[in-house]
Amino acid sequence: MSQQFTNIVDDLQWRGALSDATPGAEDLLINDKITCYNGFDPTSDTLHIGNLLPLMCLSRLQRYGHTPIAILGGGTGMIGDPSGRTDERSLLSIEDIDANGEKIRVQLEQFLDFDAKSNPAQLINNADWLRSINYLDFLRDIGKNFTVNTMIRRDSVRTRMEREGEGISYTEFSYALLQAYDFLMLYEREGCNFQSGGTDQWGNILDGVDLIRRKHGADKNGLPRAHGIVFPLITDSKGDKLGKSIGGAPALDSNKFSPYRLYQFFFNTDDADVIRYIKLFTWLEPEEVGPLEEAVRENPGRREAQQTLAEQITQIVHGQSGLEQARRVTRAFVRGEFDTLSASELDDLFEGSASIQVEKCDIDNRALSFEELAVATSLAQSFGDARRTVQQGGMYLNSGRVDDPAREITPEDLLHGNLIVLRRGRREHRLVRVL
RNA sequence: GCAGGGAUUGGGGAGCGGUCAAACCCAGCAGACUGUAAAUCUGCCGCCUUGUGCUUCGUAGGUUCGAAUCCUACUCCCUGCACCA
Repeated sequence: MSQQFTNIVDDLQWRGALSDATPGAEDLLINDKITCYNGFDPTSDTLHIGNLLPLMCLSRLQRYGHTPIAILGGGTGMIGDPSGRTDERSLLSIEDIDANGEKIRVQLEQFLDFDAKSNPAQLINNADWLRSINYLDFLRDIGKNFTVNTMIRRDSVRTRMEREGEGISYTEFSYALLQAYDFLMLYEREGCNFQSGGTDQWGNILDGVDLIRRKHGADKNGLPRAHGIVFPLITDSKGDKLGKSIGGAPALDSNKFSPYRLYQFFFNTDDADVIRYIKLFTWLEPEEVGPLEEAVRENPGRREAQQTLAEQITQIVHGQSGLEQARRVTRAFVRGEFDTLSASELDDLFEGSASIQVEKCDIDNRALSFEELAVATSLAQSFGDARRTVQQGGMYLNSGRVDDPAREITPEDLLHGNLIVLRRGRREHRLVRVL
């Protein structure tokens, strides 16, 4: 990488990615090689854009020569972090959590270099130690170091305790101890002396820092041996959590949220947010961001910054092929001309995105209507929905607008003999394969 | 525990025996406009085989020709009071 910044602290600060750090943390980040871990929640089988910032920061750390560790919360995931939750979680089964962990591992590899020579990233499942914990030992060795007085003062705990009739289970109450224990284990086993996380993790991180100090004392300068850095909570200019507007954070799994959709998601970033996002989520440096900033100001309609942001992120998350795919779909989408694409392009285009298969004989017999297909592809929620949308001129078959919901699908509608593209509005697409 | 109040279609919130698939607002969806934006405007916004159709108004029964609307029981929530401390 070009060395515009002399150290990672300047880098992170310029990006607005550093919200807080323990005293002495910055000095170590600049002058030493540290090992930093960040936890990832295995309660879902995919990471989402809310994980983008931690992932990028771990990746940046690695580029500056530090060693990143991604922790799969396979153990803590069985408990659930009360932070930011107003209700008690339901517990996942061990099998579910392990299966989710496997999928997340693949996604992590997109961001971290597990084969680096001097500072390879590591992926560790905290189930390795948490699931074999002996309760009595844990209470003696770890529990002794925490006072309930402090714990119940935590906002996350207090808000739950004040909710009458809801309460917080002992299980979740114990969460903070487990996360602190994680840090201690990683410190002892891997020499891991940093933990990163969102600001909501600040309290949990400090618990770990304190625990390590109690167990291992301070260093020779009287400073803590372990440190924490936290990232800001990312909200858009309206104050909404990133991704909230579309309901549920977009997943990094291309089957759940296609590269094209990810591209579109960021392409549609508000002018007021786009530069901030570029700094946080891409590798672009000041010399590249400056002109974009000016472009937003001088010529917002061209949306250069948005395009750059979308391309960079899609590239990072889904690789070059993912980006190519997103670009191709975008082109087709802008023109609405799917019949101009080749079979292989279409095929490739919709790879990983929602598609269904129908029998060739159904087409030949004209047994399928447009509305049936729209519902079958979940492009419409119901027949009524399909008809309404058709009436409003919002449904398209291949490149043309549909005016009759009951319109039969005929062999002439097939692109390249076996494909049909359905579209709703301007951006919802479905591919139908005919067998 | 006692006394009141309440649970309505994604959220908020009308309705209080038929004219209710249920006002209105928000969200959502489509169309126009536009910068694939925002704002605005228009339409839609339970389901279907579009019909004196079907399923919805906390749950289960009941009264009625007819109930979201009345009665009973149950569940949950809120507000006072008491109990506990």
